[in-house]
Amino acid sequence: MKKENTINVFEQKQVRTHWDGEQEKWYLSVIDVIEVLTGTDRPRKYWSDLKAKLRKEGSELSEKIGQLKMPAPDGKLRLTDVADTEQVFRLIQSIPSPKAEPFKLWLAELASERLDEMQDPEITIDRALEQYLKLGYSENWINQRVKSIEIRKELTDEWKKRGMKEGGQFATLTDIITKAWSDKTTKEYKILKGLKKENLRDNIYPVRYKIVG
DNA sequence: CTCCATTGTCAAAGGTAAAG
DNA sequence: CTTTACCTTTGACAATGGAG
Repeated sequence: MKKENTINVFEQKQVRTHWDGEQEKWYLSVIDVIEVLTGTDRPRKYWSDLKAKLRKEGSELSEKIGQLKMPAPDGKLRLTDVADTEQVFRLIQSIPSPKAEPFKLWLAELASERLDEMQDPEITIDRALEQYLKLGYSENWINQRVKSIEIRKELTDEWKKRGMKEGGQFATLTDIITKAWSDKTTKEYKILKGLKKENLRDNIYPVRYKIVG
């Protein structure tokens, strides 16, 4: 039974998380997520309303959310509504928030943070390039990407300034692109926007930067 | 959305009694 | 008398749902 409670930080706000070693899943305090996303000082009520709304709309999401003991402000363990990363992703879509996208980044980073290679930015970049190759990007394009490492560093530094852990950011971007960016695959997104594949990143990147910065 | 009352849960503290 | 085990109380908070 490997289980542990940890505190992670998104934009200087605490999000209580719980690592379930058996299921290899992260559970996040829904209350904390909502607080971060909406900025409300009454996340409990917001969550309550949202839950009711989801129920009304026939979503099974609210029922699937369980409760775990999380450390409360008084230092005691209390039952708190929690959701795994997948559920949180869906939850985010129900919350209108300018922070939704950066939060997805953060979440994806969290999900892969357990991997040791996250520590070294160079390795993460290498991995990302591998991913690009797998995705069929031309080597030429990848070479251009390598050249734009300064941009990456700039972005990383920006994140760092805002209290995010170094490393993982670029892998996070890869995660988003390869897995679950806006709930669409890269391909679908490309088709959706009518973009050439080579241009995809260049369209995403400035947006990310704008949101974060 | 805010404010408020209610309900249930929790951890710690206090009490009591049986066992060493 | 001291330790251990169990029970009750207490204060705080999470969650809920109604009212404005």
